[in-house]
Amino acid sequence: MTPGQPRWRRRKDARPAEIVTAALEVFAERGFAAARLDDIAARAGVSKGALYLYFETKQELFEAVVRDTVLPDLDAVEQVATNLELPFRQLAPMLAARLALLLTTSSLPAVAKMVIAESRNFPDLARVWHDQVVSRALGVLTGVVKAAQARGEVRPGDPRFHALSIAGPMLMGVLWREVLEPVGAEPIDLPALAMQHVETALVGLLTPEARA
Amino acid sequence: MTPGQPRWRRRKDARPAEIVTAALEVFAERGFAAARLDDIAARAGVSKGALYLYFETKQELFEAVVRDTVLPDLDAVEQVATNLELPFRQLAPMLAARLALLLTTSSLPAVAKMVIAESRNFPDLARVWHDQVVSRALGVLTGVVKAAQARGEVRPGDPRFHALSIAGPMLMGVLWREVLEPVGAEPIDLPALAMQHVETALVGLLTPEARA
Amino acid sequence: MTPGQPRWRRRKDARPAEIVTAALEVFAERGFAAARLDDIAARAGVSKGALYLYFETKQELFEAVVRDTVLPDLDAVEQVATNLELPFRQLAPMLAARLALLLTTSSLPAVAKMVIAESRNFPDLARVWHDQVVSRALGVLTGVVKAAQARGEVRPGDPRFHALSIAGPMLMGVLWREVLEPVGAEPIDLPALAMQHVETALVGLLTPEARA
Amino acid sequence: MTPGQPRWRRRKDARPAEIVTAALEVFAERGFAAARLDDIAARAGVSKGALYLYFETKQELFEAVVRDTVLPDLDAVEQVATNLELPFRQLAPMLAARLALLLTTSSLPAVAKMVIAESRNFPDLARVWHDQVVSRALGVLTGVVKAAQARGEVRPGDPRFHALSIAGPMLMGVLWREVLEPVGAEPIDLPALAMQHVETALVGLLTPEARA
DNA sequence: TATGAATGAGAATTCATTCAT
DNA sequence: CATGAATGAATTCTCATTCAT
Repeated sequence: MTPGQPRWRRRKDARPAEIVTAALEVFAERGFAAARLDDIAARAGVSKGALYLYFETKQELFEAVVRDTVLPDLDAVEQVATNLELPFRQLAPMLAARLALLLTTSSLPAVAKMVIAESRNFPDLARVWHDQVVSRALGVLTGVVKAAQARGEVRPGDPRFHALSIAGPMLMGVLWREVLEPVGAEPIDLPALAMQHVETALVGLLTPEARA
Repeated sequence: MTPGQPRWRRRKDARPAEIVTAALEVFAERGFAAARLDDIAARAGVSKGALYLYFETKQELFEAVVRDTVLPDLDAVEQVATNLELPFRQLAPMLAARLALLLTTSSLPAVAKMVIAESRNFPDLARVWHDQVVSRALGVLTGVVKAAQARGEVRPGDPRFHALSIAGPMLMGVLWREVLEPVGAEPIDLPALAMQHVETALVGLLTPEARA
Repeated sequence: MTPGQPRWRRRKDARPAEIVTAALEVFAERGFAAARLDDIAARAGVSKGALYLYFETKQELFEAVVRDTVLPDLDAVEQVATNLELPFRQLAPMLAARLALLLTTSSLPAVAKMVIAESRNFPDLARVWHDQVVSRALGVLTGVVKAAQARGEVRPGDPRFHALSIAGPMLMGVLWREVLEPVGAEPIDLPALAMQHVETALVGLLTPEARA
Repeated sequence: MTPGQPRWRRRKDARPAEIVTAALEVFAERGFAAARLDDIAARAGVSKGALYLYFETKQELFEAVVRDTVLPDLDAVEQVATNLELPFRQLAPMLAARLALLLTTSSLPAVAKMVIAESRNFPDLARVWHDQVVSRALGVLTGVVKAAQARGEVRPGDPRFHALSIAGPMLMGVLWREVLEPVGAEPIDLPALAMQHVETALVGLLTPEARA
């Protein structure tokens, strides 16, 4: 112990973030209503009362969790689509790989689950999720597709649907991971799925002979 | 109280189904923990106590909702894959159309949302959902893909991943509908998405010229 | 089956008594508040609604149980004290034997337990119990003692206390039976206790040498 | 609300005992099932929720009441039998006096009533009562009797029955007090009963002439 | 009479929120 | 700032009582 430099002082600024981290875990596990502030406080290593020094209500804490957790990942979401100049043939696998990485390393899947569960109870959050995450990510993808269509590299069709054709299976894989693997379902190798799927999306399932 | 209108009638046989229907609505809207039995009873047109004539606890009611709602759709899930003899080129759009129909007309999406939300609190239900619905549907698709691969109509690759490549975007569309449309997101035309996507999955996004 | 003589007809008059019998069991086991009319009805072999054809409320049924159960034993209580002409030395063992018999064969102990438990909630019943059972039985005993004192056979002293000296241990034995034996206490042989005790009460515990 | 009077104070240490005291009163009055936690909380001067800070369930509170109430009296129970060296002729009245004192000043009678009432619903408590109170007290008395028999001061016979011969009437008197006096029965002077009875138990009811 | 489905007031229990320390 | 005892509104669950059949 260094006198005059108590160790806990250092934590002061970190408290809110620690609480949000703990809250994310508990909310993701139990859902908003079933999560108990007692548990969150315990997991954050603070007293129940301390939560109220940083967040006015349980609801505000929940909203902070969604917003704060999503925030640092937004840059990554945007970064998914750089090197737009590459031919779609090369660009698409890169996008897929980055998306797979993002989905396996960030907390986005946990938040997604929470948003799916509570969209009716917290429409504001669903809106944030839509505007800041889904719309943005889909927008980037859609833009890439549109550009490729303009260059004649991608077949015509609603570019938003095309974007869903690319991203959909990976998102399914993420939900599989969150929901079904914990109860015993056979695990899915997300990067492998991403790679096989993007190739399928590019050239199709059919063999040349089967195309008619 | 309207005189001449009995406070209640004997509905022993119909009651459980009515209650389950009402409960599905409320659980899907609010989630398990936030759903109030008062609301369920009111929506079912019975008293709170009547719920307990048919279901021992709130939890048991919730489980009954998931099981009973999923049950009648299981046949439809299996029916999705008939006419297995058709060439994959013709079969795939039919499967997609049927899947899109199932997802837009059944209660499966609502149940899916509930299962996603409560998988940690009710692992048994997640298991039921996996075994009875997801595994079964994916199994049918995977089987179809495998057969087509054996006939040389579909490119090699993990048939389970191929199945996810086909079904994933439609499931995303369903979640979009359940979660984001109610808070103002631009609606998705699910059958149109299904049609465009299945074509994409069959022949790929790339134009002939862009293939290298 | 004798046509025209349906078997159940015979039961009509017996119903109230059957219900009271069933109710006595359940009330004695669970206590008034914890006893469920469902259980009583089931044990009586009737529907719950049928109880209300004979008794207006749960409380009234409880009161009927106490009154009706006590009633047929009252004669027996009085009979305990006949042959008042015998010398106390011979009379007392007879009284004790009769009392022991009454306490081991009647439902009085079960009712006693109920009255003890619910005296605050049902003061009327405690009063009935006091007036019809305790007072009467004690009165008979007290009278016998008084007469014997008048004849110089019994030492002076409050005859009511003397009566308690005689009856007390037997009543304790009954409670022991009701309360402690069911949870594993060593059983008490009530008639044996009665016999040894009455002798003790007559001649005392001390040996002649120990008297001083 | 009186301004300046805090709604509550920290009483962590004192609270459990205060609650148990209040609970004893209410349970003794109403019985376990009919006692309302609202009433207990009000009588303890705390909120309903506060009960749950110290006791997990109503049942646990009830058990704590029985255990905690009995505990401080156990020493007194053992103390009843000291001076074992005295001749039984002198010892017995002392024991009786002490027993009478214990029964009139402790909460044992109230607990006894509760145990009698709930022995079927809470067999564990009946067992505690038997092992810690009844068995112990009766054991002490039985030991004293046995010793006196060995010294030739007390007539032969089952010493446990002899112990009941001594204690029974006093216990009856206690129940009389608890159950019948509140509904108007003529009060019993317990110490007087104890004194007269112990003399009776020592030398018997019969006058010398009436002994045959 | 008899049934048992239905009711609804009541009670135990939980937990977000407050606030004396 | 931090704590955690205390609160009390809200919710699940029970069960005596009613009443259509």
